[in-house]
Amino acid sequence: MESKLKIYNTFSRQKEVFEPLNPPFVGMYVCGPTVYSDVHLGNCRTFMTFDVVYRYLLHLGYKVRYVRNITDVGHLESDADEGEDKIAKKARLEQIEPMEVVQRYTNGFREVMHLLNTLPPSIEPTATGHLMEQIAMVQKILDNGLAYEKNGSVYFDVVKFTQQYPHYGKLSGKVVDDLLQESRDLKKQDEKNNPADFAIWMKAAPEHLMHWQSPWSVGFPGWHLECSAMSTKYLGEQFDLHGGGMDLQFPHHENEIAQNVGCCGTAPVRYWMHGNMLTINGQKMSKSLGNSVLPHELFTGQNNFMSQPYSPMTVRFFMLQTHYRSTLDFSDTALQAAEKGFKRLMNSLQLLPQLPHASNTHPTLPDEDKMVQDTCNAIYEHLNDDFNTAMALADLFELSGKINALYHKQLPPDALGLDTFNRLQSVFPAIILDVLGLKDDTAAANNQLADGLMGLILDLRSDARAKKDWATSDIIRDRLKNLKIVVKDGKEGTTWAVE
RNA sequence: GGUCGGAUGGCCGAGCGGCUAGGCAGAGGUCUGCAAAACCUCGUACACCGGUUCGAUUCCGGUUCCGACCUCCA
Repeated sequence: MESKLKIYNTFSRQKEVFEPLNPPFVGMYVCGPTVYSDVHLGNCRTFMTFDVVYRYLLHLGYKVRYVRNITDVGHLESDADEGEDKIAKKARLEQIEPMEVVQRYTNGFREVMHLLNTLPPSIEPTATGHLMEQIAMVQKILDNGLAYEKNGSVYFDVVKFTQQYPHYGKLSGKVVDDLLQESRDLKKQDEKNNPADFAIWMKAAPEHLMHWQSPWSVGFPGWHLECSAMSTKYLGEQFDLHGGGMDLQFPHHENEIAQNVGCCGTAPVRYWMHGNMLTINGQKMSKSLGNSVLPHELFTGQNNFMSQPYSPMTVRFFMLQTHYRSTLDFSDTALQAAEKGFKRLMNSLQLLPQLPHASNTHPTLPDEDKMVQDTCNAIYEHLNDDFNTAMALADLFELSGKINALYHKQLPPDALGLDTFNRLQSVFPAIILDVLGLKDDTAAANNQLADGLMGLILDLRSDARAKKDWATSDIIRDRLKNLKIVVKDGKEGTTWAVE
């Protein structure tokens, strides 16, 4: 029977059957990047995780509105709501307009996302483009008595809020009393009634480059606010899915919930999903630790961690081999292994349309037939089990073996019944291309000229081989090898691939 | 210090109360002019100590180590 999609909900700490509020529509919000510097690989992992979520939901037939914001203001450099805005700081350092910073890194971000073959979101709203909505939300929270103004800044009153909404802290597993009794020596907390309170509007210091007029001061919105305002605007006061990296659970997402409840009285999100961190040498890869590798450094091989370049699709495949809720450690050897495995998968994908057609309705090898059917089912069961892409890939490799065996005549063409054969033809590419978002990104892929030239060369070589002219045949093979093209002789003729 | 999570074969990484993960590397075989590719077979791994159980890598308790969050990060 059809199994149902189950999603691990961070809020309840368990897998839950996914039931959208208004099927077939699904609202999905993912916290996007703060565009003050290049995206690093850890960011990419999160966005790739939710790209697969998005793709799978589409594959299942849902009409998904996928909103992923661009944070271009409000994200402060240091703790205690006191540091400089990250974008403003970058602008000051580089002596350019803040919006130039934003544009530059937004462009870079989109380029990397494109290389990694992630689908663009349905809406990609910016914080600066939604000042009105954010100011309105601040006002509403003030009206509801859950925030207070001090010297032109507005702070969310966590103490008061927790009295009305006992779930504060649940998402991130915090005990409210601990938060309230935070004894750490934070600088300049005097404006806040309580250290746990957080800014939703901040008065701009005179030297601040980014500021807007508001009822309270010329200033800028708090970091958490834009997600609340924009998710509400585009997905409604309550929506289905919200994703982000684990490190956003607290304080970002916890405060997002607080703002929504404080504004609209409703917990905004039905299913909270959090991707785990990427590590390198066992440590979290993060901008602040200075151990991050930029995507293009990985793609070009120009970095201190890897011995060779890795293509965007190799990286994508590598990441999908690990479940999104596990940490993933980046290493050179692991990537090398992934690169080979990925090529294997791509090779089968390429052979699939060339398989001899089975015209028989019934399989001559029922066990093989059943295995293919079972594995196709397993793919969906595994993806339905909280998007277990690692297991789905294992299933795909099982099918890959059958495809190769059929192609190389190690299984007879009529081994599978027609239904099974057709199912294999549709499921295998659909999962790889549509759901996992993988594609052959070698230089020769989809290059008609290369195909034509190689066809010519391999025909000449076949003639030589037919005449047992091994010298000519081997020269062709060796010269191609120097060009990193591998020639594979099989019973069905010769194929080639870029190394 | 508080909270939470993890420790799997040579490497990476799934998973589960008893039955094959998968990829990479390695061994043997089939095929092949040779090579490559492909296919078949193989290693019997689950940090340590107790407990529950007919049976635990999987559940419970403890120990050690590692990591994350608590403060900007996806």
